[in-house]
Amino acid sequence: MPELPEVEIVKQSLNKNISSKKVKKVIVRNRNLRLKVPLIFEKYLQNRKIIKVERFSKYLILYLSGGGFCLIHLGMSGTIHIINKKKKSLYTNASFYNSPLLPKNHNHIEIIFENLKLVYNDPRRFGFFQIIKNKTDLIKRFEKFGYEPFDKNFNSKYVLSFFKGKEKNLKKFLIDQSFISGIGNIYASEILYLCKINPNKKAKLLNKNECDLLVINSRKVLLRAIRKGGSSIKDFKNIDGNSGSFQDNFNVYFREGLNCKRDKCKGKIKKKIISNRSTFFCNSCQK
DNA sequence: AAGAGGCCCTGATAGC
DNA sequence: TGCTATCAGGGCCTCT
Repeated sequence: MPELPEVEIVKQSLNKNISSKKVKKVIVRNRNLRLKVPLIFEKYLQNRKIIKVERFSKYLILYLSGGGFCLIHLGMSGTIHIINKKKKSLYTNASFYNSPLLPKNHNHIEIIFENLKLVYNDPRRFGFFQIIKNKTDLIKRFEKFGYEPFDKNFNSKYVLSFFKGKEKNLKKFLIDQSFISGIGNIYASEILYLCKINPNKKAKLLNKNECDLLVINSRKVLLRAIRKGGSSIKDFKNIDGNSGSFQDNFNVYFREGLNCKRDKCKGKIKKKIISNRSTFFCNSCQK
């Protein structure tokens, strides 16, 4: 599910809800996530304050009082629900579920605060929680990651040198977190459509102009998605109870067999499995 | 070193 | 209706 824009929306929601709040209690109902939830997890969080919530790539970073961090990755199906105890009414935020209520199953972790609690739900259990004890370890955790799209170091010079001699196709690099951080399967297709570049094109064949396009359009697509509140294939809700709507702006994703949206293009949107993931592109204008 | 492919899981949907 | 097969937005691991 969640790529950079969706995780950004979740981050904003969490900051509104839990920053500066103190953790009263933690309940882990199932430790078997993508990574085993460490045994120290509950005790480590208890009585610490959430100073703020940041995001790097598709990771949420909870800054804890005392200098530690809690990383959260939502995997494919992870959702975070905030439940307000005082009002006794459940409401969700940052959820990809189509119900405003908490799902019945797969509520693996609860972080309980004074008047509300955070519930982590994840049917496929590809998400995970990690404790990072200090800033040095945090930096180390992300040292193998590529720049984020908005980083000024992510520019055509970087892209061109990274692609030198690379035989792999472009699509694969866009979802490769060691090249660029935060792009996933949906936005990779959307970005390449805006660039008018075929996802199957070998990376080494890109010229400087095309590298520029890649940089500009990566930023453009992700920024638009954030502004629209993320994409919801299921009914994504943000903190205000609004659904994200970027899926209505998809140019290629989920549009197999439909006409290309470009004015003078007579092409059709094709779906093809590229590097084991479905990839959507126009068979005419993406060269 | 780089690239291809498999695997971790459950649930929704398509096809028979 | 009820079965089975396929696919899903991520990332890590192994093998060649």
